[in-house]
Amino acid sequence: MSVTIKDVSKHAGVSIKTVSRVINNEENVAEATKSKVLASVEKLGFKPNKNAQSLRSKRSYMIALLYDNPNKSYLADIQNGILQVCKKSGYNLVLQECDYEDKDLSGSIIDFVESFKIDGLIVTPPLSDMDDFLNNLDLAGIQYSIIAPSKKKVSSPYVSSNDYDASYEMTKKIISLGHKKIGFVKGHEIHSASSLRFNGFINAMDEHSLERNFNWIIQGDFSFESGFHAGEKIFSLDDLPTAIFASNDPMAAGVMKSAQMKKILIPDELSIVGFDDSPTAEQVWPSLSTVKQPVNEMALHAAKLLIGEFDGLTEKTVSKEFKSEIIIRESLKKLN
Amino acid sequence: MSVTIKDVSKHAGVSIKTVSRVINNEENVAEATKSKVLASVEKLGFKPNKNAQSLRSKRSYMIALLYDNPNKSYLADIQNGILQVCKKSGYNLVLQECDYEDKDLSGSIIDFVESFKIDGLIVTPPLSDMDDFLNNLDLAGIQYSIIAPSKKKVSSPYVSSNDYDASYEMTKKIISLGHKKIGFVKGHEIHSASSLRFNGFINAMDEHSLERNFNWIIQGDFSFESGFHAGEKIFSLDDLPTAIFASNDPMAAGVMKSAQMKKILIPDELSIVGFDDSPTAEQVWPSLSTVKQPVNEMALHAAKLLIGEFDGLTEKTVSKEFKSEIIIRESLKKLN
DNA sequence: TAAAAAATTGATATCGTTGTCAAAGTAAGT
DNA sequence: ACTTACTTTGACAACGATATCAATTTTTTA
Repeated sequence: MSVTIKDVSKHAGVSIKTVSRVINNEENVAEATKSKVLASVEKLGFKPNKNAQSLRSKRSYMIALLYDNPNKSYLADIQNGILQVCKKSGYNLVLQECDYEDKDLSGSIIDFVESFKIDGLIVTPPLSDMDDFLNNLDLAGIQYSIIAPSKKKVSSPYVSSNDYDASYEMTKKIISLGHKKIGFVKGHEIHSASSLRFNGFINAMDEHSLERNFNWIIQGDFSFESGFHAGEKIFSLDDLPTAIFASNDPMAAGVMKSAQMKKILIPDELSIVGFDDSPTAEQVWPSLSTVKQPVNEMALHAAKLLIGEFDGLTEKTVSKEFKSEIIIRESLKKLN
Repeated sequence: MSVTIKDVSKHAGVSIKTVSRVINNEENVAEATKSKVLASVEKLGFKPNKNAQSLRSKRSYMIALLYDNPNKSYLADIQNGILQVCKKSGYNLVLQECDYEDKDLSGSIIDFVESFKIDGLIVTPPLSDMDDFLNNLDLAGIQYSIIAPSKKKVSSPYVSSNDYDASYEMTKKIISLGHKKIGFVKGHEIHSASSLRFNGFINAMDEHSLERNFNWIIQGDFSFESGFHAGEKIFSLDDLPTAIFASNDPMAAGVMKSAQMKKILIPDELSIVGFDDSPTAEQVWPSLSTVKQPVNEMALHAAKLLIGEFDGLTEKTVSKEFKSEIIIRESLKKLN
């Protein structure tokens, strides 16, 4: 049926091992032999059977992405970054949608990795903070790289963003525009980013000796609806903040909507700030000021780290913290 | 190292072939033997090596998703639908990001499929309309199912949505609310959905003998920016439409923004309608009326179709056209 | 120029399954 | 009881690559 290494070896008049050497770019093959073999490969249209390679060499040239219910555009960005590396290095990406509440998650992931000989994993939040889970992977000897863990593990490579710093900086930015009464909408508790972002906010406030008004600090869950409800709660008060910082963009959009429905002018009477720079951020009006994390590059780097671990990339790649960028759009304005 | 079928066969005191029969649920295995083998499998924690299985049986239990630069939330929905089926049927999903302008796209996809023995493909727009590409897949004997092709191919299973009908219905809905002066923003020409949506609009307009004003019909490319510019063009005219129908939500949001910047009140002075029900649609204010396609279910069905083709699902699944739903939100209002 | 070292090559085993086919065991038919 | 048919089982080849290790050729060294 299809062309095998045997056919090539016959055609080129060499042993199959020599063909194998050539297609794997091993050293110690005479130039003449090499080009003879390559000619046959070309001529016959030989494509190595990956399953046979995998069986023998115990690696699949496949890596898997583990995620649990992420924001859609976040997921797309992550995938995109990983795929850029995959394409260059000849790897393929398999998706594994996980449930972080599944008691036997690590078990099923380990089964999956072992039976397919998956070469490595890329782990995204909130999985990246589940120590038991990661420990089990370690025990099974599975390679992985982590995106955005809250604490930096030494054992496995990771990429992170400075959620705390970014939130701190953004808060200082808001304060620098004259705002003193600032509200905050927190994210889902399971995500470590939530507390980091909140702490950044709190510390910047404290540093400027600004009052923490707990009527203006609302627990959300990263959803638009939760932002909307947070807005409704806050705007029912007598004493209103002049700015609200939400832990992600959909929640900021929710706050914005509830403000607009109450005829509160944005940004004249109220500034609103989000986080993540999701597509929504620039599509709402007024457009949202927000914090942009280089998600694409982070994922790209995570993939490099992972593949470098077992594939020895040319340049040694190391764990890295990425800087976020503060994006000022229409929704944040100097206080009159 | 790890447990193989040989270990199980020894432990259970049967031949490896019998173990193979049991793990593949073949018939004609005595109940007693079966449970004996299963006990050993359990005891030893045997997991069949997928690569060996693939090598021998020439299938990988992997399917691939082909896409080119889709909307992020669309991609996430598609993946989600496919993964639901994969989980149930024990398949895995590999991503293949494609470039529809790549002259040798089909060549590299065929190489990929053959070397990994990928069992089948799910093809999304705009790839689903590239006849040459699909033909080449056919020639290579590759199984695939198509999402949203413009013309219905008979040879391969597909799922489609009624883009034309949905657009037609939505236009009639707008007209029924008293609007006579209606603008339209077209989508990227490479996507067959663009012309279908436009035709639906035009036919509904014609049917009600409403004027096609080509100043109000603008070519966009599905991006927010193109919607914004479309709005700017339209709003610079003396004679303004009372409603604008954009071929997707980001463009509708763009139109909305340019209207809001011109202090045009939505929906009082201008109604705006989008398409796709992307997350943005409900997060902008006023929230966008739009057309929701059951993308998730479509993808789910496409996966069922595909896997059913080679894996014989219990119930025969057939190509299907899905109905879209018209969602009325704040941005569309009866004309005073 | 012989011996030693290094580079090049190939025969064959091997990875862990499923496929083939024949043998053995059981049930059914006459 | 004796074919005939069907169920159940196993021995061994095969899938298509890489790994091992020894054989051969070439190059270097003395």
